[in-house]
Amino acid sequence: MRSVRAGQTGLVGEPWVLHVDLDQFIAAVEVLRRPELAGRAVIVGGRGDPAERAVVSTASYEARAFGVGSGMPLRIAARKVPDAVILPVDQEAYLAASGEVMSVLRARPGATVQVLGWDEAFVGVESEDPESFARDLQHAVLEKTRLHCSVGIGDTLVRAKVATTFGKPAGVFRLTEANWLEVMGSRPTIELWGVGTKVSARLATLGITTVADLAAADPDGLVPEFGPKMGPWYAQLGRGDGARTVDDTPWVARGHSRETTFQQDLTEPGQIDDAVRELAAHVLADVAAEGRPVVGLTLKVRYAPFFTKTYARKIPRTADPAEVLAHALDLVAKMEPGRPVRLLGLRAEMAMPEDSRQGHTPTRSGW
DNA sequence: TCTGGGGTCCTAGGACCC
DNA sequence: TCTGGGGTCCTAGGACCC
Repeated sequence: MRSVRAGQTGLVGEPWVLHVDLDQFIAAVEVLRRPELAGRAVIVGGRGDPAERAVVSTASYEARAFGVGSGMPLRIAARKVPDAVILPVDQEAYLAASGEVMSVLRARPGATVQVLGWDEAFVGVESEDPESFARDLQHAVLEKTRLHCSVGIGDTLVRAKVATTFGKPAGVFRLTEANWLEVMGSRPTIELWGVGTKVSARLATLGITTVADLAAADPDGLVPEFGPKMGPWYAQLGRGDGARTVDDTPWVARGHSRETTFQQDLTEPGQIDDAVRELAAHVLADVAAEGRPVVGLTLKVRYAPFFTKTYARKIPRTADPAEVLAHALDLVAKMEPGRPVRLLGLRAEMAMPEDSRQGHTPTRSGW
């Protein structure tokens, strides 16, 4: 592992955390291979058929102007933008493009790269002029992949991540302890990375509505509402504090899952068994690719648009697909008989490698 | 208007043990 | 008859992210 710890003084300059985020990544990849789509409203989602149950993965800026955003049902999006180009999700293409971008980042001199997702990564670097480093990086990405990205610069991972928002599109923005409250203090807590609608509402009941409020909150005072870990974590988030280390330790998956939303709800018992067998085949293929045994299973069932139940079970560690399938079918027996099923999901939890560290996980843990 | 799919981690409560 | 206190494991559900 190589790592760069921001806030320490090094020989080649200060350590910095950069957060690199590709601009409208999926739509941009689609436009690259179909140049005639440039300037048009492009919506990517599901199998590209607005008549099906599916949602928007990404919308181009032209489509966003009509009020279309990710997570919106494809049907609604199509109604809002009648002449939009609607495309199916092509994961392989995005994965390939993502790989090219990450290679460019890793090739930057002195860079430590921590991948967060298809379209974003932290880059640790020691530099006297992080803005110049960021601009060079943007030029390199554009030259090699024809994709634009925005860069946030920070003295912690959280500040770098939040800074990127102010750099979009294709810009650079720096956020440190020095200007954190000036920039973020008066903004609502929901703008923080890791605070969503539920938590911001619960904070509001405590009289905490802005980032400055949260920054001033007593960490222990949040424990009764949010628990021993999350309470202090939110207070830290309000200050923009947290980890300063960009860590390129390879990520180790905890599990793999597959979900299917049915175009028509399933009602026959036989259909459900068949669906679970198919999910299990996909999940087992992903697990087998890692060569690690399965130690737990979770079956997720959506019986109605808003009613989801999960059935979980630890299983004796096994790498035998037939055994895993048998346990999965056991979980089916817990389901409510005769109730129409709209979605089924199966997740397999894998044994963690004995001798390895946990590896990096792209979550709040440790940040 | 009606909500995907792939992930991670945290919390609460019950079971069980000493 | 009534019922401590600490610990661990498991299951279910919640919240968030991309």
